[in-house]
Amino acid sequence: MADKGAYAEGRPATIKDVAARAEVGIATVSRVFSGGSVSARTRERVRAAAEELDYRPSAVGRSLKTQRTGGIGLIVPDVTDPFYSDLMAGVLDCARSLGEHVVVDAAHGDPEREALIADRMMEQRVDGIVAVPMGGNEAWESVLRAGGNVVFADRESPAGGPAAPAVFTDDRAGVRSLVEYLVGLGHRRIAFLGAAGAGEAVGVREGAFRDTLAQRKVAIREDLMVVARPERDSAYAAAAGLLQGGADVSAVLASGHLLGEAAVLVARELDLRVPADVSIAMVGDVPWAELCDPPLTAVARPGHDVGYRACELLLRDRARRGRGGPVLVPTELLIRGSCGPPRGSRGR
Amino acid sequence: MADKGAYAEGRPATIKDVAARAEVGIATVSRVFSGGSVSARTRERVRAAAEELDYRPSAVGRSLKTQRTGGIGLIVPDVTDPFYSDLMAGVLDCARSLGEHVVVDAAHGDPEREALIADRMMEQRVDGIVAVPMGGNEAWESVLRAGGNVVFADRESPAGGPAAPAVFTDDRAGVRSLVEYLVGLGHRRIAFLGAAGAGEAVGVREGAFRDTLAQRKVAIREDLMVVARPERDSAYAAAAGLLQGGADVSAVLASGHLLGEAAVLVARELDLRVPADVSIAMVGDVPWAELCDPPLTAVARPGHDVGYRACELLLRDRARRGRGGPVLVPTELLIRGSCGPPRGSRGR
DNA sequence: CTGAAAGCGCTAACAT
DNA sequence: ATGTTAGCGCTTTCAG
Repeated sequence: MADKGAYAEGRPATIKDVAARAEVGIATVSRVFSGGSVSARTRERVRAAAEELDYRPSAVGRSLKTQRTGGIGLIVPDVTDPFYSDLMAGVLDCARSLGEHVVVDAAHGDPEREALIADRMMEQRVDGIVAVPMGGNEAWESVLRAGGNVVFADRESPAGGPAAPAVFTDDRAGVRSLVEYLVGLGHRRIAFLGAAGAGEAVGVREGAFRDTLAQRKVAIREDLMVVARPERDSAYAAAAGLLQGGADVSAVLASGHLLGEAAVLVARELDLRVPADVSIAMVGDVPWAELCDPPLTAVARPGHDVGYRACELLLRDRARRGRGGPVLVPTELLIRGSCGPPRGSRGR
Repeated sequence: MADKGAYAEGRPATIKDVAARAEVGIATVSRVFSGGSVSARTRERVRAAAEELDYRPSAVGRSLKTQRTGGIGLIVPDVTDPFYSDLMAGVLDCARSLGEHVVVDAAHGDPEREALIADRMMEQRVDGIVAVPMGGNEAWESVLRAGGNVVFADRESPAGGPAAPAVFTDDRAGVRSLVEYLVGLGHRRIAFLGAAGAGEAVGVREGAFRDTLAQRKVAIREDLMVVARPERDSAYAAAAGLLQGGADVSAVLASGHLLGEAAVLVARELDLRVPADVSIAMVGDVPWAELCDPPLTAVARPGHDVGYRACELLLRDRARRGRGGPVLVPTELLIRGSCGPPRGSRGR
């Protein structure tokens, strides 16, 4: 076989191998693959050589030269959570449309781990990071100082730090609409089932809950405000404590899908009929909400949109960032069958 | 301010900037960050300089030199599907423990898109790829030829091609145990609700279904073998067709969680009691299966394990790859409340 | 239109 | 222990 270049199988082909095989300079090969002007004849020769060698231009070589990797980082607490899955899908969709790839990692609610991941992504020289931050901003300040551009998703930028842009759902409005719906149904003894540790996000929901109740002149029952740790067991225990206590609760607003699940399970075990004995509603829609019997009324938080817009903000609107404050994505109240008038009300 | 090196803010600091500021050679800086021998005093000076500059060693520079990126690619059909979410979490866990990062993308069942993604990952020079392949092996052959190492997950290596190692769940055994359970309960008119287009995987399930029935001397009713397209609507229509036709079906085995969902919904709409009027079971466990009323009996397919082991196979056991054939991860039959003896049976 | 050469940030000899 | 230097694969002037 004619030896056009000493390329030997095993290691991926480089631009040099292709150049040698096509008997052109490496600059020409580069032009062929990054769109320079090359004569049709030469271009064909190069393509053929590349094909035979299974050549793929090395993104690392290119990145070193161009100082851009064409990749972004995505940090979520947990990839198996339906909301974050949706968010991830949104980021992926947007990134694809802008020709970037995505490095994903899960921090599992550990600020230290989150910082490590962010650091690593910075070393990777991603063009930007979309993060659902759990930690405070100490870690993120360092990233920001180093010139990293980051957009926070699903949470407001931690106060105090050099604010990064943020995209999140309008949970305040979501909870408000839900509470108003419940109050409108006649409920006065509404329990709030929240989770601790989720940072600011839950504070917002509880705040909106209290505010709306106050606005509607409904007394806030502190004994019906319970907060669980973010684990399944704790959620279950909290729900049990609430519902077992005697039928003083006419409705429960679960501030997350794990809490909602706990409420449904406990109600079923206690043989409480939903919504005849107790109404249940939750923040965060999930696939099983429709499969429940009865289907669960919920405030849908469009994770896909949040992810998409965060990515867009990161990549496309780099210029006008920070302007106009954080991006609020609207939620939607999905009224299904799990809420009704409280027992003993005059009905409708 | 004393001008230790002409570093100017804005662009990320390089090894040179740090070297200048610490007044050492660049090799020394490199040693500090990649574990060479450096005197404690010097090491400290370098650390300090790096800190002030927010220096992070560039992975792209390093990768170019070492020919390893320390990253792997993961290609799934859909990141929002619970099974693939689990699989992803498994890959992430394993990758983390081995110090690699993960580039994720979703192919959405489009072989062309899948090929594009794989190609891009090869350009990225990932150290390997874990893929849930939808396309045939044409695309993958090119990847393999170029020296890429790939492990298939959740599907057998496409026949004919240069086989890559594969890790998947033992669906054959899973379906068999489910069918045997159903037959043991007394069912003779069992419907199979499958989905087309999912490649080999579904074929295996249908095959196991038929084989087990034959083995147990139960006649296979071709009119009860229905196959839907992988969309929600089609699944729903198929389930409706099956259950409406008259109560000739005593149990339905849904070959996937979308199908199971459809079956549950249809049964509810038709006011069929589960399991009194009809038993329902499905392949693939999902969170909502426990929340159903009654909770759904299902064959759990451990996505996390599949992902973890695939990643391990890719990264750790590179040596003994191919030996011993594909890795089978066991499934588990989760008996819950959705299956009972058929109507009109003598009961227990 | 094409080739030669510099250099992106880093590591690994090799020299001191 | 530390500095010098030669590339890794690529893009991009700058000549021709």
